[in-house]
Amino acid sequence: MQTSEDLQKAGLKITLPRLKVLNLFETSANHHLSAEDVFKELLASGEDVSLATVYRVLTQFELSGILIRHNFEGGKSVFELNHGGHHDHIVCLQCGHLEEFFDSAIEARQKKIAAEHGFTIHDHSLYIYGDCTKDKCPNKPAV
Amino acid sequence: MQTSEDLQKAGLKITLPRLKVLNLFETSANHHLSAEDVFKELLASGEDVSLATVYRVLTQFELSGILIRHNFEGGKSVFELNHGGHHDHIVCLQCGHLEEFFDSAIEARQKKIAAEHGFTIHDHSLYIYGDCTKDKCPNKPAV
DNA sequence: TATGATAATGATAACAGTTCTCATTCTTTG
DNA sequence: CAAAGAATGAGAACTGTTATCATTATCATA
Repeated sequence: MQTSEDLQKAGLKITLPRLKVLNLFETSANHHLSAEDVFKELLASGEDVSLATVYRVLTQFELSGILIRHNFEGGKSVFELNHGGHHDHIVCLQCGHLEEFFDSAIEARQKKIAAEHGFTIHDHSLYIYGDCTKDKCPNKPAV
Repeated sequence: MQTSEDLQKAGLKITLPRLKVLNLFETSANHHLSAEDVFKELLASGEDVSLATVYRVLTQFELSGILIRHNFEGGKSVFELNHGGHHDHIVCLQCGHLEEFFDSAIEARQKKIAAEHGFTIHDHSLYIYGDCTKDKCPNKPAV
């Protein structure tokens, strides 16, 4: 967990707020955090960082590839660490429970479709929405 | 195009604003419209409907299945007529050009994945983002 | 290690998209 | 055609996010 190296590689100066945010993503139980989540968790653990800085840092981290931004339904952006391995998400509409998956067949079809339409593929987002089985549905607050 | 029947089936009263919005979606060259698009196009064609009503009507139409709401990147919701046939979207990040596609292989894989994760699939959203080839890239305002 | 150029921060205002409030007006049913 | 209830318009309010700007911190260089 060489957090400060990550920052330097990204051309970002090493500052307390950035380290705090990065550390939060690396240690938090929830891997998917909104700006507000980050802000509140930092407040809760005694750190105090301005909300404006949280937004700035999240955007910078996204641009430098440290984080990935997701636009789930509901308007707000959600971020997660970019571990390099691309994956998509399946979300429970009842409890917000979220699982990740990767399917090479889908990935391949997407490339093919893009080509057929004369597009150079850049990125994609795939979210499956559903209901997870009752026993694994812990009724957590929705994402 | 029995618009008023659509409204009645949805349990909505037949009012001018609703008919105007529905008619706009059925006649507009652009099939994907944001609330602001709808508002502006109505103003431009002399109709005047309140922006609040546009939002209300769009939400009602979504709930009653007349329209489908999309959450593209960029924060704003975009709506299109629900013709029953599900499809996904491929969007040009340069010009906002948008094409629709349907791929049964992808659909099938999604069902399989949902089942593997113990989810009852409800819905999904797949957007492919890329650059369309120059000649078909008309540099329209981004979606 | 002190310095200064430059970048980052905090507080708050501003902004965009959307929803809410409430008094007025329209639909519809009888 | 009247009454009950729903829909509307205008604007306030709200949420998530970005911009502004004065202050403070970082870091390359001396």
